[in-house]
Amino acid sequence: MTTKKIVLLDGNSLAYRAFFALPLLTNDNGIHTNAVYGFTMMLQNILEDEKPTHILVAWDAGKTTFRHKTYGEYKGGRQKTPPELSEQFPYLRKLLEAYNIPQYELDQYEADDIIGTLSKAGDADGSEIVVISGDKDLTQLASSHTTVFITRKGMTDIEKYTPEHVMEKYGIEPHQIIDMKGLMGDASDNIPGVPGVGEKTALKLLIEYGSIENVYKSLAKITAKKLNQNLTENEAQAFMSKDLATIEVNAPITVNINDLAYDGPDMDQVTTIYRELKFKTLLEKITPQAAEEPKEAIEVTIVAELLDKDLSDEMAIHVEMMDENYLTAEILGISLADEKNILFIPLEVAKKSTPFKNWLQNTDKLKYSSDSKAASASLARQGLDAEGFQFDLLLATYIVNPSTTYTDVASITGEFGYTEVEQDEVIYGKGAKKAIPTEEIIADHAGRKALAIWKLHAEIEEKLQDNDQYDLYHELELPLAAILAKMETTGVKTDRETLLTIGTELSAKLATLETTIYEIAGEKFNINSPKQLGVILFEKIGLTPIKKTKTGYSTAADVLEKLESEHEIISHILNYRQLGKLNSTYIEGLLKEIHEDGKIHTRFQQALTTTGRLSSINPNLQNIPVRLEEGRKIRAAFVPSEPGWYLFAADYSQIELRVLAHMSQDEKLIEAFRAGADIHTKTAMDVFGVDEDSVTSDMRRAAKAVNFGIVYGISDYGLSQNLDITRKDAAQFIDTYLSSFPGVKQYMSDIVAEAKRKGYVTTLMNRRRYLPEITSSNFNLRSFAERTAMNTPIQGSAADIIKKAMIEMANRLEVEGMQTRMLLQVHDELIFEAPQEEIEKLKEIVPEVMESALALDVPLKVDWAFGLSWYETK
DNA sequence: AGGCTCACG
DNA sequence: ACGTACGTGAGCCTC
Repeated sequence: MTTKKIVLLDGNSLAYRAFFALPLLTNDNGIHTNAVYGFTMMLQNILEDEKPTHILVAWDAGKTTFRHKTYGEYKGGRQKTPPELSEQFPYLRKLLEAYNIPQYELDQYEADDIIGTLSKAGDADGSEIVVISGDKDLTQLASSHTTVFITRKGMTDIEKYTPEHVMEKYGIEPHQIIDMKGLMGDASDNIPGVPGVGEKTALKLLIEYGSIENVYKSLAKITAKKLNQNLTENEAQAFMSKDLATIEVNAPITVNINDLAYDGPDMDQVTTIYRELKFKTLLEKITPQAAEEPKEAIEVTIVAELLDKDLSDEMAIHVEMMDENYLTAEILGISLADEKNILFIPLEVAKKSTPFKNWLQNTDKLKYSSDSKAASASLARQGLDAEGFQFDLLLATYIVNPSTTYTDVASITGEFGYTEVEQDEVIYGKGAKKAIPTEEIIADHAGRKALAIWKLHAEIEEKLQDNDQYDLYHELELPLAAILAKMETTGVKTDRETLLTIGTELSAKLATLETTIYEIAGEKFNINSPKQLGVILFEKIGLTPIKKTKTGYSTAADVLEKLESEHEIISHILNYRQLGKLNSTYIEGLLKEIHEDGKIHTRFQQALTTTGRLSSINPNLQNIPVRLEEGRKIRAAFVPSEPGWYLFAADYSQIELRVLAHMSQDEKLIEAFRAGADIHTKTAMDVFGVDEDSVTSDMRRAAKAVNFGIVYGISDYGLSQNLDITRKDAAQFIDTYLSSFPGVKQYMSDIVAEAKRKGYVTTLMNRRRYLPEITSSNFNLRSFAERTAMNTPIQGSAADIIKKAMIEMANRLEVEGMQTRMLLQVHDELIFEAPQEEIEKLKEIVPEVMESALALDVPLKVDWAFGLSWYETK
């Protein structure tokens, strides 16, 4: 007969070990995975190294065990299992099922006892046994047939306890481990032992006397007075402790060795779970075939001439480019896919093909795209008008979970377990090695992308339906993508001369400031280096550092402002910083971004922020200076692109606080907005308990800060920093505010509770953000998630509203047959360019459309202005 | 590549 | 006891 190789794992102990050994990993679905990950890594190694014929994972069953009858305090004082770990147990169980690994638990017994009983049985029939745990107590089971593996620091680092190793390490036999525990106790299990006896003393006694029983028989020989006294006084406790530490090897288990036979995992199930948990490295490890296997060959037809019959009513479409900036990148070709065909259309063929152009602009021909905004904007540059986008992979997956960071087709589809698309890097190379491959390779790559979209769209659309987010996706984000593509393509005319003039002035001022600063400092240094500046200010000049950063002294503006009265250099540095920022980011930065058409074409990222806002890149036109006059002048460079035209800007007044009023249903807040009150003044009246005429500008400023704080998810610390007051005063402020606006107070606690219950929060249009850390036992992580729970519905709903307004505004301009063009969105503001004769109409329709975008229980209010540059729209 | 700083809503 | 206000992007410095 062949010898069995039996592996017995202590499930709870290993899960705990993994949990505390690894950082608290969270996957995109908000599930903590570190314990499952560590456990699985360890398991995988064991399966490979030990090749067991039989295997079992034993679990502790419930709270009480037979040991509690002996000693009620057994395992007392233990921290409650962190929720981040508890939530992982179901996944562990599922994973083990997929591995076809039997699991067993027994009421009133611990995993140790199950393992002990089975190892004894296995020992008896001569099998080779490996016991694996994170708990050294189990080393008592080591024998000629049984090796005990104890995990060290990481999960894969293992210490193997044979009887020889136990002897070598402790100088005792495995069966004496319980005597050792009896004497020294075990804090983690709350086993008392004998006071004053630690590992050293316990081992000394055991090496000399062999067992607790013999220690007590020889008590007279123990001359150390204190030790003798402790032993004498705690005899019963010592025996009880030994008893508690003794693993039961005759537990009434209902499994036998034969039940543990192991035939290997169900790879399909394992793969599914790995995917669900996003275990990338493990996926590759267990399915090296899948990772390394050449992709399944596909047949892509490179078309020389496109015919009507090639183009069907529904097709996936992907515009292949090598660079991510689709506003400047060269189009390498267009791929199409449906049930029957995969086509690759070289750009020149596409541009000449009437059937293709007709199909492309036909809204009845439904297009399933990877990124419809990139597709339509890039095609528009080639004079190709694309309409009828029915699916957008990027947007759809963003709506399902805005926290996901993937933006490329290979990664996104990979998340759905589809691995037939190569990473762009593999095809094009990176860095200096980046190069255009052959047309065949491009066609294959682009074809795979189209095919992936074709195969996956239904599954993703179903997710959107399940989440009740299909409308948000299909009626809001998808139409918005087309509008944004137009805005990006249109661009904003930017006057180079204006920027250059401001730049020259700035450079002169900077040069003067630089000289002054060097003179005062007594040496030249890099003012832009926080490190060098820190040395000058806090070491050479000897100013008192107020705040530290990870790497040294903080020299941030709020710190320097506090030091302004201490030394004349500070104001010059602040000034230098401010002007330097304007010069490098806004003058030099923007000049580099002006295209040949004299315009700046930003790109709006529609699938990036976690709240639903847009972001703007290359360059960012959402952070052009406005607060300080010197910076605001930059806005004079943004001008209409046609002679006789104007820029028209409209912004929502207090949209976030209005959203808060609506969502919280706070009566006073609603009433204030309905009455058209100045909300910060009104807040000041309530918080300070004064009438309107008595509100000072400082009171209003403080009230404004509180209102901002409320929107951000208030914290006393944050408010105290902002207002430069004590935390106590800030807390008092918040308290007063929340008693004044009880509806807001209720809303804030409700939304946090809801986030805890559901794991996510939603906006007015059902945008969703998952907040897994809201149940964290880590104060910082949890607090952050709580503030996010308060902020995201507000910021996100405001984003929903302006997005809807943009769609309705675009429609309205079209219906009215106007020439006005939408250019920019800056979170609560829309900027248009318009011929002079349309301005009157805009004054009417822009507020009308924006204010009625979504009906709230408070009115929305829009302010507008127009002028010959962005600077003048104030 | 990551940290710091600072521009915006 | 914990030590941050929410959401972004870009330039510069440092390693």
